[in-house]
Amino acid sequence: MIRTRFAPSPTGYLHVGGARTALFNWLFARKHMGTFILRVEDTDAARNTEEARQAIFDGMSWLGLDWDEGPEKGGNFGPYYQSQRNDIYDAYFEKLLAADRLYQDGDAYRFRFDRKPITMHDLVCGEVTIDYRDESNTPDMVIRRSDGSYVFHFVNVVDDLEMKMTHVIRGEDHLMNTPKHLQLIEALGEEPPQYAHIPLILNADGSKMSKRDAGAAVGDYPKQGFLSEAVVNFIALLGWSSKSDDEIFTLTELIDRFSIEAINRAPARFDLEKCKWVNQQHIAKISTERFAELAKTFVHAENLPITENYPAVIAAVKEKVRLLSEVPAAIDFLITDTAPTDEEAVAKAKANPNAALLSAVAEQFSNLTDWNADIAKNAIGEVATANGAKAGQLMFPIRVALSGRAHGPDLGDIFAILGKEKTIARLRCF
RNA sequence: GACCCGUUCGUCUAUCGGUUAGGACUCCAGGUUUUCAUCCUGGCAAGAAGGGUUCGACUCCCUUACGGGUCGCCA
Repeated sequence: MIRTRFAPSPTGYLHVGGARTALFNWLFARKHMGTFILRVEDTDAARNTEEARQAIFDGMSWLGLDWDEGPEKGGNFGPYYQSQRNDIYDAYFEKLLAADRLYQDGDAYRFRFDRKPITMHDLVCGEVTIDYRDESNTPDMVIRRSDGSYVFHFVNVVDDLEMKMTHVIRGEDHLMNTPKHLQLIEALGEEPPQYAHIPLILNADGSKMSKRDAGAAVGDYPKQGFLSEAVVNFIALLGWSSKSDDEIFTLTELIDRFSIEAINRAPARFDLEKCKWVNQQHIAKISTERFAELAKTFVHAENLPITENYPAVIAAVKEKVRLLSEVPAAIDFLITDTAPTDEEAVAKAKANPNAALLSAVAEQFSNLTDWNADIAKNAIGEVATANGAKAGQLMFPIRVALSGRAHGPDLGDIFAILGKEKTIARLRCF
């Protein structure tokens, strides 16, 4: 039975690196019908905050990464907050003490390493050996501080043992910690889990991605108009490949295709442009109803009303946007008469020789008894032929007259949504 | 500095000794759409460098360069 975990410390928001670590652990557990555990490593009382804890939970939940054991869920190996597990740590501390592997350094306790080469068999990096005979490079580590609290290495190892972890998938920044953990486990007479160290995520320029860098905070993605499945899809592609030409996957498809063997060894750079493209692909896949619902937040944020024809309006732009946040600017001219216009497009349209025919088009429209996209388009064709022009040439000025933009929904959709009266009014106004 | 890991188009990647080194994002050029977007077609673009091993190396080994990580009583 596979058991994996995500063990964040609540000292900041959930960042993409952590999210991907969580994702890989989650995918691996789900793939093998295993158990995914969330453990909160809150041993640093000074830096922990409730906001950070909540941000991590929110991020996990937004991404769709549910846990089988952990806070709010329970389980047979709790508590799942390290701050509540001190009795367990004390017991393990006594074991090390009894095994004569600890010695005092002031009021703190250090763990005496076995001075020999330690070889780990990493699922991603392969065989890696660190020579612990070189004491200058591997000084004995403190596992209990002078204030009596335990350090990360110790509690992390104890919990992985106690919680019966079978696989530990974590960032490569932990690779050098692993032999330390292996030594601890050996001293406790236990069997280690299997380790997989995944490469870190870098900024677009190759520098280390840290807090404050663009795209670092998972919590920013929903605000920017990303779909959670797109973000999950994109970060999965950072350092992992399906080994096929397919790139767009739902969470379920990712579970199906995931494997640790397919994880890369080299760090990946974060390309926001491609992330937006992935988002667009996912927007195209979801239902218009869900798109409409998700876009509402952004429409409200721009103080635009949700009109009666909102479903039709939203359907007209679903495949025109890459981000949900682009929706308001894409639909404003359809639901208000005071939408901002693109001066450059207006100037270009007015300079268009066919702009003079717009009043004739308006005239033609006003004579129509029925009104729909096809009828309006036919009317444009009639005006065009009567004036020796092509219908296609009239489309651009009409588009700008109606929307104030060079780009937008299908003209037929615009006619239908605006209705006959508004269409004519805007043409004449132009 | 020491110790680890890594290095294929600008970016994400495929390739597990024999390929015209493939796909995707971006960009460019066409086409479809009587318009916009989508979409389709085509194009630009890569094995860090130098040594080996081999009939043959992007693939294996070594060296160098570069990048990243780690060297806490942080996690």
